[in-house]
Amino acid sequence: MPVTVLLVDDEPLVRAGLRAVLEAQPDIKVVGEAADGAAVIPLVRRLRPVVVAMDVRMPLLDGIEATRAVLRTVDAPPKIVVITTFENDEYVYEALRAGADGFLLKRARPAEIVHAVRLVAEGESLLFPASVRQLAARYGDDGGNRAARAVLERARLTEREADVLRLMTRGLSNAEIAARLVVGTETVKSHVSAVLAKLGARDRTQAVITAYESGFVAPG
Amino acid sequence: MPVTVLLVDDEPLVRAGLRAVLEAQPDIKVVGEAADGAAVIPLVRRLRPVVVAMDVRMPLLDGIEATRAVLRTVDAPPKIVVITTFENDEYVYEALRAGADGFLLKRARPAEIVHAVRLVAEGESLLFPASVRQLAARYGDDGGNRAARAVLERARLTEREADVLRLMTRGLSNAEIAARLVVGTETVKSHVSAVLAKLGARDRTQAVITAYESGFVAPG
DNA sequence: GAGCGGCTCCCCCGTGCGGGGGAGGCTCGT
DNA sequence: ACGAGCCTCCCCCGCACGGGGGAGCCGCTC
Repeated sequence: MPVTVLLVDDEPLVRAGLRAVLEAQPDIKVVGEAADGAAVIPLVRRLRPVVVAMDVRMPLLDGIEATRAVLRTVDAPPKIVVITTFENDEYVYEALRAGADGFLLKRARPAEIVHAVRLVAEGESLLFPASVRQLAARYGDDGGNRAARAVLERARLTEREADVLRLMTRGLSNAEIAARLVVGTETVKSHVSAVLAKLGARDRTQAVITAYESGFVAPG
Repeated sequence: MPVTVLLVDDEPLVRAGLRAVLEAQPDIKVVGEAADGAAVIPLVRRLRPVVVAMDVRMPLLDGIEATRAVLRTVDAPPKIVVITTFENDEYVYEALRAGADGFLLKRARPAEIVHAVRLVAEGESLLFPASVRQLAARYGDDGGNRAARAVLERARLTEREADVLRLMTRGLSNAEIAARLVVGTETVKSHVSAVLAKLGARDRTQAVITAYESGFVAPG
């Protein structure tokens, strides 16, 4: 009785790689592929995979939203392993909060990928160790919990804070942002501080980085 | 007489993907894999592949340097296809200048990847069209050449400056960068100033934005 | 060997930034 | 009518940042 897996990634190359790695195992069977999050739900309904291996960054519907959607609309939902290229705490906790069972880096070794799929199939959760280490390093000594809280409060940017962050990502200074929004610089400073706190960023540079890494803004 | 290919990428997953895609062709044979640029030269000497599919970003020796090294030290060198994740990568032109014969995006469809390998094997060059279009759109109307020049002249960052910029894009302060590079903070400040001047950035935040927008670094 | 570019380090100096407080007005929902 | 949340503005304060200089060392080229 094989572990059936649905692959969701917008890059055919990555899908091919996952397929090659997983199909090499006698107890794992790739039963389908999807190129974006929007296609996941009907495929899950039809194929009923045990595990869904899902990329974070995808067109139409990203991995986080797709995870939420699957868990909300499908009964007896599959286990979900979220896969991404870069270690990024925002993704990790967004994904786990959305209900994902595991988190994997694309640079993981094939054996680790296989191991992750088997583990979540058995009902275990899994965090690829490197991610946890990074989180702990970034937020101090008591690791996960505090980091989780910091990140969890992040998603709640107010409209004004989002405006400010958006202008920050365009390289504007506080004074310039103030002029653009027609408010005082002190107001901008308040918003900036709030943004930094919510993003767990130390300064505006880190905030901008998080904005790019989280997809709040996109290059190009 | 099959086209023999050496795969060079630090992610086993991508290697597996390329292998799956290419081995599906009767006339293409993957004869070896390497996980970093440093391992390429001995492998090329031993395996004598017709084509090397090489990632840009790799530990130890990146794809550009590895390309240069292969072309400089191996006689009757293989054709080299450089592969990267993101379009609009300033490395594209570095790669072609280094002597690469083709440029490919990881998100390319399998058929395109196969086509690229066959093409360079026959001595043709290839630029994946989407990249040229994006570059042209950004830098003006007359297409590739001017865009290439713009990119190359835009930021002739020295190696050290590139190191510093890379760490800036990870949110590090000058002191942290200094510690990481094992130099004084004054040195870092010098490099940072040089980077800001070359990028036309007012502060580190703008530099990081430029780094993202130009593809110097890419979000996950 | 003179020159040049890159890496390293040093000085001074102004200021934008971010933390820590607080406070008033506004629109909500209950 | 009341509190909650948001937006707005204010204070003080320390510090990292970035500009403008300069300087010595190395390896390269001419």
